[in-house]
Amino acid sequence: MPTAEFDDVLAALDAGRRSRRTVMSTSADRAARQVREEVVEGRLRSGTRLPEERLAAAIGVSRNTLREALSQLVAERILVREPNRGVVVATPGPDDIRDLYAVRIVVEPGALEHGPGLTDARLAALRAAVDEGRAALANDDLDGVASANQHFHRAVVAVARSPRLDALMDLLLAEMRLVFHSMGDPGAFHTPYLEDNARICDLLEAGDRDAAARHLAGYLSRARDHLLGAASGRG
Amino acid sequence: MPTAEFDDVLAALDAGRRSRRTVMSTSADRAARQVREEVVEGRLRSGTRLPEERLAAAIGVSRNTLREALSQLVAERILVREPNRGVVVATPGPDDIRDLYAVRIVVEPGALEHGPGLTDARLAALRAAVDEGRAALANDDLDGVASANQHFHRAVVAVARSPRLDALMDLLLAEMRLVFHSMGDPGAFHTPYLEDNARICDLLEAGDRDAAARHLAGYLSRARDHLLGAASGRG
DNA sequence: ATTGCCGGATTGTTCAACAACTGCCATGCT
DNA sequence: AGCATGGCAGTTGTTGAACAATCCGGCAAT
Repeated sequence: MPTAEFDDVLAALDAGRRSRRTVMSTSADRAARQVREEVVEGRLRSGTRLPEERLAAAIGVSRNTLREALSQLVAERILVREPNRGVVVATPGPDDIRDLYAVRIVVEPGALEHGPGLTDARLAALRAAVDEGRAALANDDLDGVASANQHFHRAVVAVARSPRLDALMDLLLAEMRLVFHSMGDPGAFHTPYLEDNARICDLLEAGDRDAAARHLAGYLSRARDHLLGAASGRG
Repeated sequence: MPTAEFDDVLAALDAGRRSRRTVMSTSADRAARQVREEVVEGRLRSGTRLPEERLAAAIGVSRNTLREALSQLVAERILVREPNRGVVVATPGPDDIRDLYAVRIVVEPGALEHGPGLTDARLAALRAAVDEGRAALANDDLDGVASANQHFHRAVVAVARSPRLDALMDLLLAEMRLVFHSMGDPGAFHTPYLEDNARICDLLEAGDRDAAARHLAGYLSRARDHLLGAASGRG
């Protein structure tokens, strides 16, 4: 009896079952993911209404199931529910931008300064995000720059080694993408901050976490004002 | 034509309509609120399963509607969904405690240090929470002490003047209550920290925000270890 | 131009149903 | 006795249809 092999297979199957369960999850989650994707990718623009019946048919789930998905996205502030009128893609205003940056200015520098997970691997991830952004810029790939920027900030928060903060940051970044889309993001918005990211990397590699955190806080409030100016100009 | 007055009335009515809509909200939200209340008040204890049919009947709402409510609470991490087995009241473990405090250690001192809303009114609210806690302690009202402590930390985050951070803190505090209940909270847990809260108030009133933030961070990590010790002892 | 009203469309909510899955018990086999 | 098999009841995941309440647009009437 090759018990060892057999137990391995058993464990593998169990892992497969578990992951399939959490990956596939319920169809409500899948529907939520699909709609979220459409929104953050900008294919569903701010203010567009999402009629339940048609959307449910399009995704291929029941209206009840879709409602569960929509409720979740409303909780994430990606959609807004107007009672008796349905859900629409949120249109973040100046207050939202201020609030988003208020959270980021508390969370991101805090993670850099006090996070217990500033390992070599995570430093490398930060540096990689910077390189990714530079490479994208060299290719005139503005979407790539924006994407790399998100990777950078996600990596910043990862230093806190907190699943809850990671999840929070994902929500914030999704909302940020909505902000950019809702103001017809040229995508060029992020390029000036690439060098700030690089500087933060330098400071961290030099071991000066306080300075890195301060630089990040300052750069975030600069970016907020930059964004607010652009929003009032266009929005 | 008193247009100015009229417009004021108009705006007031509009605000009323908006608030009534969000206050009454849907019955799914009401159901979620009821279940959440039962959980954070400790009447539904960790690990108890919540069969959809009976619960729906008890609340007086359809099973579909209840499912929307439960999904929301699962997203808040107050309940856990076990696929095909239903939802149960979450039982936070040591990892959850560590994570909760990781978030708090980033958010709360950050709010004290950098929050733009440290007005006299908010300082008074902090001081009031301290007084409330002392009064409760004098009355041997341990629940009152715990409640006052929550008020204090909510007031701390309020300094950031960020609706999103306020909402986040509410979630964290709800989870904290679940932690305390799940380890048979004696309620006495909070009393040693009353004086820390008072000290933080003193420092803030003296204008030393940095020191206040540092003290809060230190006290939070002390509380975390205290709690982890108690949890491994009993849990 | 404002008001009042009606019809179409959509949401909020319920009910009933069914397949898939879980846990458990009893059956049967060794 | 001990163990696997299979069936059985109970729950969940999901669907479809229904209905009142509400909202929007237009149309008529004043």
